[in-house]
Amino acid sequence: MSRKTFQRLSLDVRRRSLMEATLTCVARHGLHGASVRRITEEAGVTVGLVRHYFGSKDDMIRNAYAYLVGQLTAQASESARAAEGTPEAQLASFLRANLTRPNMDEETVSLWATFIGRVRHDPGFAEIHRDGYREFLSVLETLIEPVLIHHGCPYSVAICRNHAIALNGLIDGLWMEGAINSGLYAQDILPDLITGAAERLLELPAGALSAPDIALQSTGHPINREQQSKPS
Amino acid sequence: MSRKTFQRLSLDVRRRSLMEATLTCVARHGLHGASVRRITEEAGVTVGLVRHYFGSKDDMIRNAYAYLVGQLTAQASESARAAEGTPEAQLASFLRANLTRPNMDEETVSLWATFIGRVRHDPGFAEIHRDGYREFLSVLETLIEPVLIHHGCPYSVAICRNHAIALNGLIDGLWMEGAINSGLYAQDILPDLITGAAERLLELPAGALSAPDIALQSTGHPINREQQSKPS
DNA sequence: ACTAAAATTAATCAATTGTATAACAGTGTG
DNA sequence: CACACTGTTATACAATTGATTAATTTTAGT
Repeated sequence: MSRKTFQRLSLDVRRRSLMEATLTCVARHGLHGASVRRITEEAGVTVGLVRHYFGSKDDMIRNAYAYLVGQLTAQASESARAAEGTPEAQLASFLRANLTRPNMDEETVSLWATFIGRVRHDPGFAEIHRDGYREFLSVLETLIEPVLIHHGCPYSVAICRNHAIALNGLIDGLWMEGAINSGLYAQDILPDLITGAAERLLELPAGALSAPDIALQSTGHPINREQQSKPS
Repeated sequence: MSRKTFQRLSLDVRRRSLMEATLTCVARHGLHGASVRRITEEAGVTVGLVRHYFGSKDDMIRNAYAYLVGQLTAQASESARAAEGTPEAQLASFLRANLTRPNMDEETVSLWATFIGRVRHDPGFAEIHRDGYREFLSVLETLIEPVLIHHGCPYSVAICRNHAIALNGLIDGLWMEGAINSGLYAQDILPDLITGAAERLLELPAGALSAPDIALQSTGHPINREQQSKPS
């Protein structure tokens, strides 16, 4: 009987491989069904490696969670950065990115929810969540600020922060319910829905986010305000 | 050695007791840590009863989830019904109720998230979630409609539904992040924050929801009002 | 009070869990 | 090309898991 042939991988590659297998298994079978054996099988290795690369299973799962959060915020920030243009275009792009693939993915949302459920009773998870949330809020504030200023809206740090909190809530809620979507409405209404909602939340003129630069206006919003002449 | 003395309870009482113990254990230890033994110990009975009252552990957990969702929507609807007054007051009361105790409870949110994480891969959970979500959306639409009409806002079934979807997203997101809250802001800002945000989302005049009848703007306390003097 | 039905306990089962350890094999270094 | 290093496999192990069954106790009906 011969042993399984294998390959020696670098620390980074193997760790990432194990974390991704962990995420896959947690998404598929939940935390209770994500056993060390299933995870290692998914990663194509044997159980011993868990101890070798992480202290324990719990340690591996915590690392996988941090890895996920990192990826999520990185993706979101990237969407914002990618949209070079007016502040409105950037904010709009960020909002839309959060409600379209690959960001709004059922598997990812399931994962996220599963981990969130552990935040309260696991200090390790709590810290990871807090950092991710702070980062997300910060990005949002950075995007909102110039838009408010550009439109001459009432502005202060507190106002900006409150807007970020509300907008973040809106994003999170729609992201979750939209991805899990129970077939109660079509998912593809969400990008337009959130840009419209954000306009009203921030009290921007209608169309400010749904048609910031080029005409990609597909919402049914009547444009009944003029107020387009603002010096850049 | 004598056996444990016990009491025969009615089917309803015992089942509820077991489901509540299940929720407690899932909240505390997660789905993976909520073993039959822990649950039955929490309920003060022995393991055999699970089979007697539910077919299996999974069955018991699904029932517990449905029980939780039922309680949640019932509580929320009740908050709305309790606030007799103008449509604005009812909507405001509903919104505030969702972001204050006992509705916004960290333990409950943890539970909810944990279960949501299973919706994708467990058809039983999916059905329970869908029904709960539909119910919640329906309540919201019912509350929004008269407010829109009363203020002469542009109104149609589609508009009303979109507002309900957005508002539901906002509630869910703030409810989650607020309850889990990572200390990044005080939780008690949320009731005022959401009424303000809802005013803008629905394009109501400022103060329409934050001061619908009497001035309860900045107090943050749900006012128990005895007399309804009705201003127009 | 007696009895029968049913609720509950207690004990047992095979399967699975996470962890630990020794043996092996691939890799780079001299 | 032999060597040592360590990534990796394979196996073992005690603990825990969910499920099952028989024995026992409570309760309701008469």
